[in-house]
Amino acid sequence: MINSYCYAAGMRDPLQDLPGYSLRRAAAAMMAELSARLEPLGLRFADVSALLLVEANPAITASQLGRMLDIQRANMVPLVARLEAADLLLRQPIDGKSHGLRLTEVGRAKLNEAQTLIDTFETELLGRVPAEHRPHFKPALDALWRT
Amino acid sequence: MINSYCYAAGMRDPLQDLPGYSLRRAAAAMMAELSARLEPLGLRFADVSALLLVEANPAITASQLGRMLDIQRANMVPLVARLEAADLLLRQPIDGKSHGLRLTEVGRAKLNEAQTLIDTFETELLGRVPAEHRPHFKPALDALWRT
DNA sequence: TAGCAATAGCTATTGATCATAGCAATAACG
DNA sequence: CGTTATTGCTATGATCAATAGCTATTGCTA
Repeated sequence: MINSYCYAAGMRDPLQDLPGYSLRRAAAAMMAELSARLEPLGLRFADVSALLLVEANPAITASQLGRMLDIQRANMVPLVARLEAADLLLRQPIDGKSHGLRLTEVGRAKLNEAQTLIDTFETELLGRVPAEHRPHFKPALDALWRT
Repeated sequence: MINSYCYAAGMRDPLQDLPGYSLRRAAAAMMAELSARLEPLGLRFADVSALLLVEANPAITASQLGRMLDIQRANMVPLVARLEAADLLLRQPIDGKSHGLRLTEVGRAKLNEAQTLIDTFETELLGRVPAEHRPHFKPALDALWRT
């Protein structure tokens, strides 16, 4: 997973003591692996997050989606456009300025594929955490960003 | 820290159950706050990591640094150049193709500032983790990326 | 020791991600 | 009714990371 060359070469690593650095590297490693697994499906991480939320909240708007995912409205535009272009979701006008998002049949099928992939991924991820730490993993992380 | 608008509005959030998503969001929140705190010093996260490693390993080369930080050689060039331009470190030729990095006096002083800042930051970060989860935080993370 | 592979440092380029500012149309509210 | 907020969007720039390729030098080894 990581290049241990330098650690074996007698290098001193003051970063080892910083929980923040561990957090960053762990997240980066996780994202790299998940991205690699999602690539054959033609999906990115943000895509799957969006599809999951749309499935769970039919007729959600892009703005609401952006707030839940912490993505700026401006950056939601290309995301939704890409998913719409891939025929994974469609936009229905709600009123003069809002559009409700729904999964297409293709989107539902693709999301199913992604979901089984994610399930195994999350299981393996947790499996890598030593058993004594495992129950504390998500609660500790959630305390750092959930209100 | 996070926009709880949607959660209060009766939205369903299937992402809540995914440890990987918690990991990503926690890391992003941490990075955002640390970056904001480092900005007055004119330093970025990668800068401080590099300076810390150079201080701990005088005459380390850019390549070795890159391996420890998991940064490509090509991307080390602008990093080291920026730190050198800011007079925070200097490069001494080791042989015909390698350069050893050392902190300048300015760099040492700047790193001292950064270090106290980081210390308080890391303390506060851990402090936000509930006490019963705290001892498990870093060990769990390290299991995900350290060899 | 001559030759070949590996390494260091670098350039150039690309793509992904994210933040900002601003705009037009619409909705919501006092 | 009129002000304010919201939605969706364009355009733009910064940061970060990945790739390919280049030159010079070092180190290994046959």
